[in-house]
Amino acid sequence: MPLMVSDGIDRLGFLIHDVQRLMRKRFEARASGLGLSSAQWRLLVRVAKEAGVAQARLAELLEIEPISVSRLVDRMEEGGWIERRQDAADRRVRMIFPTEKANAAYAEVKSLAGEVYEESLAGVSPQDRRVLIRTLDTIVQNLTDGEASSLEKMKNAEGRAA
Amino acid sequence: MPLMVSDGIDRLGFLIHDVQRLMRKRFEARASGLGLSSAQWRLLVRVAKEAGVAQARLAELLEIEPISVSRLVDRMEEGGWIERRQDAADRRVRMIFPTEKANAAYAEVKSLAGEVYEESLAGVSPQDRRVLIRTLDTIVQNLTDGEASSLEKMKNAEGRAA
DNA sequence: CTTGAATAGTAAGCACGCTTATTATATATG
DNA sequence: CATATATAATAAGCGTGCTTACTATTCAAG
Repeated sequence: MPLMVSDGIDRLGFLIHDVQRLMRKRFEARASGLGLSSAQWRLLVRVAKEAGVAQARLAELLEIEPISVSRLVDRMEEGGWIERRQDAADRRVRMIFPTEKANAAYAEVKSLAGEVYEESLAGVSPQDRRVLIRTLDTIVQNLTDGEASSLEKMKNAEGRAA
Repeated sequence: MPLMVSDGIDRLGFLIHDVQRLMRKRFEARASGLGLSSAQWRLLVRVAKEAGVAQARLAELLEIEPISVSRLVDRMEEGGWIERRQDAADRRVRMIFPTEKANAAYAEVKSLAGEVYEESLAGVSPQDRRVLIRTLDTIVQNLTDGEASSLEKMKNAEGRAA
């Protein structure tokens, strides 16, 4: 096994890091006219699909900490992309709604993302694209199991018990 | 072609983002005992391979801005990982050298990274691993061409002219 | 030599992630 | 009911990236 030297796996971390950085950079260059960063765009996608979602739920969906959501929402509210509303049933909760401006930008931003994906994958065969997506899904699963997910699992188990 | 809906390519950005975040997180959890972040580890790899490299060159290699290198080097110097030395020939330049502490940590950190890669790729066949690496390389090339690289290319062309 | 452009590094201030701690509100238990 | 625990959101402060603007130094042109 000292022979399997140049399979390139030892560069996986650098490669993923580079790809993520370059894709984010290109997307932000395209979307900068709209005034949306990629973090804001990710949040917007969730809010567009589930208007009125609570911040705590957004933190789960985006897999970032609640405090990160809080400040992201601050800036997006200032930018006029979303608005916070009180939940009458639970006064701890802030429900997040997209504004008209956000709804108008949604379709355009989705097509911008599609452009970036196609530029990224130029020259990659359909088979290799499938392998890429499947393998990335596997990696996410491998790295999610037994980490932050253990809490969720316990909660789910509780909720289903008895 | 309105049929090719669920090839998953529309999730590419989210997937890459998630994989990068999860890998970085896991690596930092492992390496936190050493007091090295992943950004610091990336810089350290370069410095270990090329002791005495200038900050400007590090910025090129890491593909981040010189100012980011400057502050990263600040913290790493405080942490005792590297030291700055004046270049006698060009007093603008700060040459970066790894400390003994850094050299001692290098091998260990490399094996930590290898562990994270193997955990990430559990259950992925050797063929799929090759496709993954090859495709990620292609994406980097696709996104690098005609972007930040144009400056480098012009410089190289000049250097080789006449 | 002097002037002007280019280069190396840094400062200030912002975005977005984090950890840790605090406040307000809900809920469960004695 | 009262008290303890849990949850939603936020505050403060840090790391790492960025842009823009600055200083110090080198190099090229006159």
